[in-house]
Amino acid sequence: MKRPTIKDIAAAAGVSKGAVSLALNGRAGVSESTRARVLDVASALGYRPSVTARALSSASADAVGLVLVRPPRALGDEAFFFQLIAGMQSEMSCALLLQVVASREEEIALYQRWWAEHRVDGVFLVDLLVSDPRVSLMSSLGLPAVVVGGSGHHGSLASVWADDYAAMTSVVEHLKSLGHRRIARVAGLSSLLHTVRRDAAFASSVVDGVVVAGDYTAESGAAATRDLLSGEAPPTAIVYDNDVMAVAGAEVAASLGVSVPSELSLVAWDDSVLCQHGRLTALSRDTFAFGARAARALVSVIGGASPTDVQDVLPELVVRGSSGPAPGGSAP
Amino acid sequence: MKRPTIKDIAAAAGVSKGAVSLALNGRAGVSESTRARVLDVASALGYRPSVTARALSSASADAVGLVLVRPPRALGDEAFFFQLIAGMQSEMSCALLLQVVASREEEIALYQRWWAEHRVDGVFLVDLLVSDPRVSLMSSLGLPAVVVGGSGHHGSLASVWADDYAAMTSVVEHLKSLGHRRIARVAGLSSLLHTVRRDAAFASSVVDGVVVAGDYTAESGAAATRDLLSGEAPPTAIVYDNDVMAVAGAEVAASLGVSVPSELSLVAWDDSVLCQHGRLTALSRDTFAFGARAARALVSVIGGASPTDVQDVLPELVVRGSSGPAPGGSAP
DNA sequence: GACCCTAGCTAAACCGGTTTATCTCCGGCT
DNA sequence: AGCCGGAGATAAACCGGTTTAGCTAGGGTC
Repeated sequence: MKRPTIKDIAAAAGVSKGAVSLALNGRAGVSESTRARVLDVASALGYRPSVTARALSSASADAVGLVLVRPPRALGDEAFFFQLIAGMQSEMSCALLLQVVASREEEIALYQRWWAEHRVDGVFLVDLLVSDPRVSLMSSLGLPAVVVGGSGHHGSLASVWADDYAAMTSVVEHLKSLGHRRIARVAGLSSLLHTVRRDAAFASSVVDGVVVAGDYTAESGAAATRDLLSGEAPPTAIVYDNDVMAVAGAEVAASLGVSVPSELSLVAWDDSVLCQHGRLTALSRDTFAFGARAARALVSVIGGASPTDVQDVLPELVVRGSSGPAPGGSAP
Repeated sequence: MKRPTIKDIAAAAGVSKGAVSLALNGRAGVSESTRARVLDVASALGYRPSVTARALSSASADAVGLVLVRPPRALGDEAFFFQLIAGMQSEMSCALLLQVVASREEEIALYQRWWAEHRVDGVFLVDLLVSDPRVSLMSSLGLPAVVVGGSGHHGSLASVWADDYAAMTSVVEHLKSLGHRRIARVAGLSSLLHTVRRDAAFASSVVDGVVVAGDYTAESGAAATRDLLSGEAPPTAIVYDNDVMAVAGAEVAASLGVSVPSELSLVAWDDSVLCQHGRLTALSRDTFAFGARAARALVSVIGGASPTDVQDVLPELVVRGSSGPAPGGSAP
């Protein structure tokens, strides 16, 4: 089964290759009657232009790229990215090139390769680092890119972000209003920009806060929680940087006989089925819509628009059974 | 920043384009000294062949495709696919083109398009239907494909599958050995081949089984469970076709005051964090490894190997707190 | 020394598009 | 009538590779 090429269309319609190209792309240079004839022939033959050939003439690759740096097996639990990807797809007509790599170095090499190979028209940058080499790489390559989930403006790149600072503040305020004073935080990877932002917000709104580092796995969430609860002045509330660690923390609390929420309040960052079933109070954001917004931004940058920063709506705190008034204290 | 092309290499090395191509691809026709010189120049200039141009000369597209048919928002909860994708990536050096579409028609159109556009070297087919039009489409297009999670052999395509029949039988046997007789099943979409296989296995090993249709969502799992438990002869055990429905079912049971596992045993198909935290007995399979196996199969088919059927290891039943001896009865 | 063979390379065609230069009409204007 | 302009089409170059046909020089054979 041989697919028809532009040459076949030209022959069948009795015109030249060039005329066919002009006709199909709706450009001036052919008469309306010829255009109509060409379109007829093309659809009759089931013609589809080869992206490959088209990309060669320095046109578009009709694809965008996303690289995730993860230990491969850990990926499955991260509903966040799948939601994000689904949202991106909803706003893109082109395909998404997805690759999971194990290190930052590979990631950078991959971007360069995709660019050199003319494989993508643009890329999404996720998991932004504190001082991220990718930002300047993109500018130097001239590869359209959108920073997803950074913190505001990044070099000359477009950006779609949520205000982690304000979000963290709102969580802490909620806990404070419930009478909590000793609030702890189980943070995510400290190399990530949003972790730093949340740390800063946490530090500035909690007087006597404790921060324990985690890495988003259930194990680290459990370990951190155990440490916190076995200290001499255990916190009355813990804020986790993701859902997996929070759920693990809830289990540790249960196993230690610490009852939630009467003795301990728990809040998760990023809502999910996991939180819903664990009846965990969670900071919920519409990740799907977030992805869609990112895709729109990338599409417009690729289209030549000047990069803009789009701020996502503030995440909303969904209060469930895991948070309540501070124990013993006199709630205001 | 202009990337170097084969012409630049040729000029720098003082040879022709053709010679450079031969040298870089390790083919005969150039002397070893010339080859070495060309390679030196190429690496010095940071040369990377354009996949685009290469694909044009009817070589490979260096990418494989995967199309998922889902209502976009539903995707985030399906850890299964993310695991699968991660596993695939681990065994592929090429990129994965991923697209989520809403209907089977779009899916078929997309495969045809990718093929016509020379975009992929091969594709994965998931969610196989009872009589799936994609199977013959692939043969007629001549597009290398691997059926992932079908049931054995499919036309002339390679296949990587797990024995759902045997797996279901093993689950039922486990429940029977605990003394259960009235066993119910909350099935997945009846259009899917594996649902039919599981139905058949269930029907043949359970004497008085009830099957309720579900669609993998928490809502359908909850509704099905409510129906089952409010009947006149409620089952003592329920087997769910995925983790989300099972967890939802567990909640319904709790809300109805039916205690698990003393009054009701629950088993989920496909293990996940959700099951682990819900302490649900689950049929666990290594989805990551499954994806890796599928990728290997596709790579070899693309490489020209004749399609083979690879059977995955039998899923293993992980017994947790949600299953136990049948109530009242005399367990053997 | 004439002949042939082959290693090593170049030139050119080709893949399937886009784009530009060119060519040919045809109509309008002076 | 002569000139100009523009619409409509074509031929050809180009993108960056691969592949094939053809050329040349050198060595071996008789």
